[in-house]
Amino acid sequence: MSTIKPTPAPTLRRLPKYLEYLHEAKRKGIASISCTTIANDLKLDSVQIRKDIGITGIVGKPKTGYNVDELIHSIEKHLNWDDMSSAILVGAGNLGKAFLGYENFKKYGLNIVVAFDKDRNKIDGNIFNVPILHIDKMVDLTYRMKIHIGIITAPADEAQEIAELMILSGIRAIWNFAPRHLDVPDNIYVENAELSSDISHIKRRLKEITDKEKKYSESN
Amino acid sequence: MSTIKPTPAPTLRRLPKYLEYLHEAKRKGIASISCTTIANDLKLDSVQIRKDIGITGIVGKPKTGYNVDELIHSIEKHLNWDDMSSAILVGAGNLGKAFLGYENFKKYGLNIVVAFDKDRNKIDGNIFNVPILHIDKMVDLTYRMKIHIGIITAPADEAQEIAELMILSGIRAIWNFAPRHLDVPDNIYVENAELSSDISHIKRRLKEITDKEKKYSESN
DNA sequence: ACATTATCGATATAATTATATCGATATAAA
DNA sequence: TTTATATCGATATAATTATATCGATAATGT
Ligand SMILES: NC(=O)c1ccc[n+]([C@@H]2O[C@H](COP(=O)([O-])OP(=O)(O)OC[C@H]3O[C@@H](n4cnc5c(N)ncnc54)[C@H](O)[C@@H]3O)[C@@H](O)[C@H]2O)c1
Ligand SMILES: NC(=O)c1ccc[n+]([C@@H]2O[C@H](COP(=O)([O-])OP(=O)(O)OC[C@H]3O[C@@H](n4cnc5c(N)ncnc54)[C@H](O)[C@@H]3O)[C@@H](O)[C@H]2O)c1
Repeated sequence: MSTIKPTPAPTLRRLPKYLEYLHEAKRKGIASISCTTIANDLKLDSVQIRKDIGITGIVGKPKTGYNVDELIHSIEKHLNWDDMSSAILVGAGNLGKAFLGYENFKKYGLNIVVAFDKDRNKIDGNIFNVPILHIDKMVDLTYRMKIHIGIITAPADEAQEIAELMILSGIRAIWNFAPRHLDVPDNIYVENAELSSDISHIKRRLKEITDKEKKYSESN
Repeated sequence: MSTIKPTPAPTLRRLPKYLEYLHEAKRKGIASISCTTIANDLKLDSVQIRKDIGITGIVGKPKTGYNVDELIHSIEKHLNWDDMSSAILVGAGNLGKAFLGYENFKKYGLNIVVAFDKDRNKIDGNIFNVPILHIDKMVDLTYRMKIHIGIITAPADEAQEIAELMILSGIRAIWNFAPRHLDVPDNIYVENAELSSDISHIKRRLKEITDKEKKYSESN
């Protein structure tokens, strides 16, 4: 009956940031918290935080704010982090291996249960307790395990082919770390992890700072 | 004289995507390209691409589009990728090591010249030709090398302290992979690499798909 | 040479997102 | 008990970002 509320993308990007802060607050023994406080600490706007938080369905109390536990629960539920999803990873190289050992993914409701590679030297071993199997086994095994999330940490030139195999495997959402556009049907969701976008921001901001300083020193 | 044009953040995020596509096109021998073509291939809006591209200063020709080489150059120049920046990395663990071996960073104008760690077993070795030194040497060395970009790939609990040391080192921009908010002065730019935000999107979208299917199968 | 067409740059409109304001209310202080 | 205050949720306004439209122009075909 209920229509699926389309959470704005910017909100979806900010919510994990609040969560991280709230877990930290909880660890410090803080029981309830207001948007004003969060905003001060994270240097954000309190109205925006209130709105973001409101989207998750929780209601706060005037003067007090929100109960930290309830707030954490409300956000995690909204992000679906309370419901663990299995995922496969393809490409157990430098980046892939780092991911296999990253315990935090489980906190975000993501559990990498098996990895695949084409390098025979890497397969049949375990990295951080995650088995590494040959890529040939992916389609059948993933399909039978009903896994819907695939992570690509293989070279860019292999990414499209791997994506297509993933789709055959029943994967519905692909988290792509290879710097290559994936051409997939409309019903497959691709999240591109573009580290290069971060670098754009960093370098541009740094240029602004440098230019400003140059201008300033010239005017002296 | 010229005011620093403030490129919209969404544009800054999209430009690297175009670049990646354009390099691929160039490799295929394509000499000139139109926004319509790019839009079709990347499944984006051509007007948006034209606007993004226009911000970098290039002018195209009606009916033809843009020269691929010139377009690549215009975007890379705008992103400051043609001008290599040195960076330091702190925390040569799983993720940090992967980064040290990642050749693409250089294409984005980012060169990690030295890494620091506090684990004596890791220091004084080289990983992918990048020297690993003890964290105690960071402030002095970084300051003397005039490096302005710092990457944090150390545990979250250490992140704030490392950030403060980085600021002492003359670092102006911090790329933070630790899931922790950094409290820094206004003149320091922090780019938080929130992998958890990507997961939010993936899990939410997957939930939408699943819910829709459930609804559909119930109505049958 | 002239018409046709694809695409450009610019401008106008629409949609989304962020911020400011305001009445209501729970807590704390007078 | 009454008053002051911080914060909430809702609503209104402003800013940013995305999309649609249009005249101008370079290439192509008649
Ligand atoms: N290393 C980084 O820091 C980093 C950062 C951002 C993005 N990336 C991207 O992530 C990807 C992996 O980077 P990396 O540094 O880990 O590279 P890597 O070479 O260390 O690892 C790639 C792995 O993929 C495997 N592989 C290759 N083709 C395959 C196939 N068809 N099927 C299955 N496995 C296959 C290889 O055997 C190897 O183990 C690349 O696309 C890279 O651009 C890497
Ligand atoms: N591994 C991943 O896939 C991944 C993904 C996203 C974010 N992260 C984040 O990146 C950070 C590193 O993750 P990891 O998996 O590589 O952890 P890790 O434990 O493998 O590496 C951390 C490294 O930091 C070093 N270190 C600790 N304290 C230090 C200090 N004060 N100064 C200098 N070095 C110090 C350690 O000696 C270790 O080598 C963590 O904050 C993690 O949450 C990791």
